[in-house]
Amino acid sequence: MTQTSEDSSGSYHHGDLRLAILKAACEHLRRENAESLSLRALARGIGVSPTAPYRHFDSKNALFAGIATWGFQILSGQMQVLLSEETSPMESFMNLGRCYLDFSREHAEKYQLFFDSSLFVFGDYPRLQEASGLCFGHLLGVIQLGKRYRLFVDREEEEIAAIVWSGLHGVASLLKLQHGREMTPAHQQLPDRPVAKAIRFLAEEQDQTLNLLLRSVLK
Amino acid sequence: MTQTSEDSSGSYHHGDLRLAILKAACEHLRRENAESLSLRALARGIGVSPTAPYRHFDSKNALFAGIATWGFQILSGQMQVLLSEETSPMESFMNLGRCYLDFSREHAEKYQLFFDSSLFVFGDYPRLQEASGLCFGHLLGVIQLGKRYRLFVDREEEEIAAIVWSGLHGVASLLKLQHGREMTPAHQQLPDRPVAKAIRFLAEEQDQTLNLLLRSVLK
DNA sequence: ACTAGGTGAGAACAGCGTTAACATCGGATA
DNA sequence: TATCCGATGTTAACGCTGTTCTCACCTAGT
Repeated sequence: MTQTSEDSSGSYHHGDLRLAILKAACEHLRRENAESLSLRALARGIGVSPTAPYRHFDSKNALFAGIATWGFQILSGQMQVLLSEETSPMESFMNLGRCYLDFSREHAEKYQLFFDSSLFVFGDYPRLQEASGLCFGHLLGVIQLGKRYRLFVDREEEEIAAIVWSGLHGVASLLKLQHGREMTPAHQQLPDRPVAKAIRFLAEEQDQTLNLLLRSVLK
Repeated sequence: MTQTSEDSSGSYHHGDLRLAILKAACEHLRRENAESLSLRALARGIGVSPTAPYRHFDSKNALFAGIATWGFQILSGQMQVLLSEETSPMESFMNLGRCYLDFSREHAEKYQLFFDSSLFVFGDYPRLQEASGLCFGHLLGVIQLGKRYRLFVDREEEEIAAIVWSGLHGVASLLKLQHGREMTPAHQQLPDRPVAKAIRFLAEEQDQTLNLLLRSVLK
């Protein structure tokens, strides 16, 4: 870990191949789909041997789990920054909501793995569970704070957090769905018009969406 | 299309290979993940040549899109049955919500494809868009009905439908997440306890969850 | 009876994930 | 400083996969 230099001219060891693989994989996921991601192609792009990635990830599925873990760590960090600011409980909640939705778009390729149980088994990766638990903890913390101010409905904090979390994820999912439609040339089908209108509301009126979401748990 | 018999003893043509592939693929997805699904293995299991599926699906991705389309058609049918019953707008909404969540569990392998943009491009399959538009139309219809009874918040129907739809999907996603955890042997991690509690609430108190969801759009 | 088209079989190709055995480096120890 | 060990990268090899192409078969309509 002496050299962190970018150029790998003639050096046998890469420097930080693990990170390079994670980045390359994310770049691929941002343009293509998970199905077409290939460890060998990744290695080829980075300039290492086809099986070098196996020194850092036990399998292709483990790579996906690694990306998800990385994503949760980034999100957790962004949440922590927001929570360190001195704002009202309500503002803190809104900030966290925006942060979550922003992350789901800016790191769409990582976020999509958070809930994609088809690519890896969540329980097989303790670091992943740890990182996701940290994110949920931040949300729970804000709700516990709000509860002390009697902002929320009379329910246990975990229940409120569950509703909020699922609501946020639902919105994030539909936003991604719209994005997938925008990418395609044929996205002005007639029977689709109401769907498109609905999703556009979620996207363009993000704060109103968050407010509606809050209504479900506010006193 | 003369014979629909199950046995394929000695007959050159299968009878309804397309449906057989869809069923076999769903069975696989229910136990394994999408990554490990193989057209060749599917064909092997059914007892046809490795490339026979290509007469019915242009590619592996097209098969996934076909499963999703099938799912939307089933869900749409179930919704239509419920809507033909004479119930109050509120009951109709709750019925639709339960129907959606039930479908997401009983047809988890199909439902997971509804929002999985990594396996196929939504816009490439008009039948898929048509079927999904029909489902959204049912939800929109119930909300339009409720609006006439002044049940909902003062917003356009599509916006309300969007919030409800995303909320339902969010809950369904977290339920699947729990299911994924139950399947694994190591699911009693310490930092995970609040997460598990939150998700269990969504699963076991489904009607309370739906009620909370409704709060966000009710007048 | 004949033909056209839908359906399945079989061979072939490049690429993939994964494993095993081997090479090379860098940092800790003596 | 010399040495050695573990981490990291390489190469060869295996079986399997998605996909395409050509050919075989079977059914329906004339």
